Amino acid sequence: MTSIKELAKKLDIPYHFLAKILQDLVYKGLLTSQKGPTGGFALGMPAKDITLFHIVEAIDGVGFTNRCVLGFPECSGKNPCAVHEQWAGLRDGIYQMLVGRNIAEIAKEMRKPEYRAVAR
Amino acid sequence: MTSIKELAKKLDIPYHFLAKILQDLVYKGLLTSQKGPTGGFALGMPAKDITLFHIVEAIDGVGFTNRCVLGFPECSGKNPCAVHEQWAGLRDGIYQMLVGRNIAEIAKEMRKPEYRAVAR
DNA sequence: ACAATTTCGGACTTTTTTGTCCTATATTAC
DNA sequence: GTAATATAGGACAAAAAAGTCCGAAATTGT
Repeated sequence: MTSIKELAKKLDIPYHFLAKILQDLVYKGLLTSQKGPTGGFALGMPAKDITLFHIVEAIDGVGFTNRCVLGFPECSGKNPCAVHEQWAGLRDGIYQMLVGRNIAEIAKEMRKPEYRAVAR
Repeated sequence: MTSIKELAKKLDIPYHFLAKILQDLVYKGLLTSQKGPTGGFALGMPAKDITLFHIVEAIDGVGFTNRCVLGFPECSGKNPCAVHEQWAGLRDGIYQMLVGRNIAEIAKEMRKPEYRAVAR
């Protein structure tokens, strides 16, 4: 459980700016929150269950999984655009990449000293 | 050689809106233009030499080819992020997809009746 | 040279996105 | 129950992006 105040200090970003982001992530289900003293935010699920896909879904949306990459509404298997099949493979690769990683793993990797040197 | 007026009518989009887009594409080198009567716009290179990559480059930029997909500035081969290698393969696949198609091919495919029914 | 036509480029407006702040509401400890 | 502390959510402000318009400059045909 972490408060906005605490996190804002650690990340060195504006309090209200962070507040809005966290509230949004609560709304999206990625976090839970509790009001009052000793309150704050926590992960909505165990870290090992939160994948990159969950995060992309919450932040950018996952329209890429079913929309034609060239933007043609009429593109489909029956009526494919010029890169329909090729994109299908790549899109699936991206999907696998996103669902195959969870933030517990990533957090572990990020603790390496190289990252801490540059990252905030 | 096509004028803004002519194209705006065919595409049924606002004249000034189209004008700005075309001017930008001239600036980016994808089109050439000529002023005065009989003037207008034409492709800056033969259609078979303009790839999807050229277009993506002009419209969205191609930062994806060398930026860490997770956004870590410190990510590199020596100090890879959690998906560095996996993304390298996918990114190359996307690159190949973009450079492997030119607009002459695509235009030909788009002439199929299925597309003309829905597309404008 | 002149009139007509076309792109050019900047000014301006509108819309969308991003960021800030304030009050209300919930929760805790005493 | 009260005081203190935390998030919730909407109002507001600022910034960025998208879209519109207009006068200037170039080119063409007569």
